[in-house]
Amino acid sequence: MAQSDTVSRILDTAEMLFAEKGFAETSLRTITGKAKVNLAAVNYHFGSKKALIQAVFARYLDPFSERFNDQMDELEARYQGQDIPLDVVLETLTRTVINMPSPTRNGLSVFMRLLGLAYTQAQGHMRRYLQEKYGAVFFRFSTLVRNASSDLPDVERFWRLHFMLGSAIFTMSSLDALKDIAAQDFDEQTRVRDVVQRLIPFVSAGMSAPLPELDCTEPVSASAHSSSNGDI
Amino acid sequence: MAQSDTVSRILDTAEMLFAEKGFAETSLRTITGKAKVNLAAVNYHFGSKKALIQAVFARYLDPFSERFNDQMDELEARYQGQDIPLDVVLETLTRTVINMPSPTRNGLSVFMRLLGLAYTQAQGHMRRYLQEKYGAVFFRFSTLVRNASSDLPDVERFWRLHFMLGSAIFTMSSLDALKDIAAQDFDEQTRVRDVVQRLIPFVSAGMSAPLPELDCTEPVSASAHSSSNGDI
DNA sequence: TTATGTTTTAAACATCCGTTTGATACGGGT
DNA sequence: ACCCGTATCAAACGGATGTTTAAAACATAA
Repeated sequence: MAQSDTVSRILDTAEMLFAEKGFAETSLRTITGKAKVNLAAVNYHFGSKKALIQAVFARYLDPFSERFNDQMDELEARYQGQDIPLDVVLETLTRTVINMPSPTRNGLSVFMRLLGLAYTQAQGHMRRYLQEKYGAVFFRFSTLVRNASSDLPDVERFWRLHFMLGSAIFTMSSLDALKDIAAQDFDEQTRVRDVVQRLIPFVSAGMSAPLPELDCTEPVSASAHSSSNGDI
Repeated sequence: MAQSDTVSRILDTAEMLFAEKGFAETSLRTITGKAKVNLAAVNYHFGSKKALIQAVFARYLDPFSERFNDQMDELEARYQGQDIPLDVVLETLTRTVINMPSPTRNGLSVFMRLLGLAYTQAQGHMRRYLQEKYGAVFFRFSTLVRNASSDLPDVERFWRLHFMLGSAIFTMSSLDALKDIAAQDFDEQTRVRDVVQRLIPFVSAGMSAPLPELDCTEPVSASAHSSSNGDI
């Protein structure tokens, strides 16, 4: 038995349940029950629940970050020195995502949902783990984005990058539900690649939008609300 | 004693802790401990933890939806019959958000984070509650958006509306973390209202981006990526 | 004051949680 | 055959959770 499939059964089930209900809301007993393995198997094979969560992510992100690195190599080789347009950078990212072979057959949707959860549910440990393990790839990508939008002020680009991320992750993580609604309201079945192809013009236009006028007044205004906790 | 401040002490503390750590991760004992009230007070005054969560939201969203409705009244009165530009619709929304007087002194930041959590952490009951109670306001807003972008195909607008939502909610739900990063990397402290004002041009430009060219090749299912060619 | 309804309190309840234990079964390698 | 490292299993552990109980404190009106 290769690696007694216990460990992959656990990973498959955990991934599904995590994506469905979140990390804290999914108990080891639920996972092992549905996976038909013994409760102790998780702690035996992974060490702890935290480690299991990280393993679920690693199974997706390890091959993804490797492929994405390769694609960026190829991209920079093709544009030897010349400026790489933002659309091309984004298209490279999305193509890598779309073509990712998924460990399970759940596909893109689960992967995106997990990514979203990682960002929103992660207290300390998960964020640190993702940062340490995949920070380099993200840094490389954001460097490409910087070079492709060198006219933008750094702060502005920082926020727009996250607006972009938000569009993508949020949409993809609810993709199944949204596809159902779209199919029902417009009786037109939408393929994942269609959504991605709709996404690119949207975020691309957003990235090159005119700069906002930030109002620099004190928060007085007639409405008399104060925002004076530490968080201005 | 008006309504023995026990209930508002609970609401204040719960709101703070929920925004900080999420719903499932915040126990009633932590809340009642920090609020210096008896543990049983929550179940006595609210009935259950779920009901407490809903009460925290209601304290924010009831006045908000009322104000937003008023603002939309005013808006439609101003543009009697004429088309309302998308920017104006969006600006109305964000102005209402920004000027919201907050029950506690925590300000916008907590409200945003709670909204983000509501979408990302809410399984069944919370989603249903929000839908039933505030669905009408959202429907009215999305009608304004439809009229303000009548040139867009319905399907396209559907997806772009969710891209927009994604940018906003995703950013909100990680807002504190992002503000910290921004402060560290650009040593410039960002106010919540600044983020909101940066968001408007981004999503506005995205909404009026050129239509994508959807490739209409036959719906190839998986395994199509063997060659990993790089045809841009 | 007594009576009545509301609020607070400490303690217990019943589950659920992640983790650990120690026994048992399995499967090559020598 | 034996041993030994790996894997599985039922059971229990210690702790935390949301909720309930029943008595006490309080406030208000008759």
